[in-house]
Amino acid sequence: METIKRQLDEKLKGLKIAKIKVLNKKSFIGEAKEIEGKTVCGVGRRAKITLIELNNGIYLAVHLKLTGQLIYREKSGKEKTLVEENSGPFAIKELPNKFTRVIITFDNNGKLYFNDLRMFGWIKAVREIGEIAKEKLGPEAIDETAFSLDYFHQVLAKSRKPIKLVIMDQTKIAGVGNIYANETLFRAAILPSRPANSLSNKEAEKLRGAIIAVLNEAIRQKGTSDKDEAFRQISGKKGNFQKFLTVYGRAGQACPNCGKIIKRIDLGGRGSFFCPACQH
DNA sequence: CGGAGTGTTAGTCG
DNA sequence: CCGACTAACACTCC
Repeated sequence: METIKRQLDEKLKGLKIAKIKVLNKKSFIGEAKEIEGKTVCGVGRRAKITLIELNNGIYLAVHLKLTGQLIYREKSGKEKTLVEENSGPFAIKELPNKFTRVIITFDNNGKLYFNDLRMFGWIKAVREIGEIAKEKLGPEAIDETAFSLDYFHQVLAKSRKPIKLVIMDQTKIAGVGNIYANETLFRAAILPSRPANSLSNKEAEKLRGAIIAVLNEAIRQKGTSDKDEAFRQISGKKGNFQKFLTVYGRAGQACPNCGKIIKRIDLGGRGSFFCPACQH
């Protein structure tokens, strides 16, 4: 999301919204007239929510959930086809496509396409950030000051839940999803099933460092487009971090560190991957 | 064909 | 308050 936020900020800042076209009612919550004619001041992010800030105090808040995409085109999709090899339902071959739910047109004739296969995602027009997430969000994981080691110790001490669920809990730490949770735990050599309050101070410090490092590396690689490749940069191109994944989605394959077989278990209904030899 | 799995999170129930 | 489970939905893979 940070990748998308940065790219949108660069492209949309200063543009005026000419029109919003809602192809799937549930994908847009708000009034078109509140945003049409308004100018984008900038684009921000909170947890996994992108915030397009307008000059009337309204934010267009976007949550992509599992299969959402935000694709920006200055020219029509036909004129500017993506060169990159593309296949599957998330390939950007034409725009709009069958998964396009909302189209926002700007005064430069550029268009922002909100594609969302499963339709879990949404765009909400809100006055305050508090309206978007039901529960309070924790500090941003990549904000090293807010996500302090001291704060992390406090969070861990309060929970006996598997550590993986705790670092993915947006009300405790904002911005860590399933892929990155798996990767950070591997890097910190901690089993995903370990009760949060069983981590030593040393492990907590290592894990915090791994979270910050992995997220920053993923941002440098412009996101992770694994397997079905739902994640796309706003150009429609894939990210690159999937090339550096160590355990996520690799059940049955050799651990890159020791060669033992990567295992998969279910935690909180999410696939959890780990090396039974390297992680303790 | 059936069932599991899919970068998420809110709601319900005990 | 917690933890466990489910739903929202569409599609691919085995």
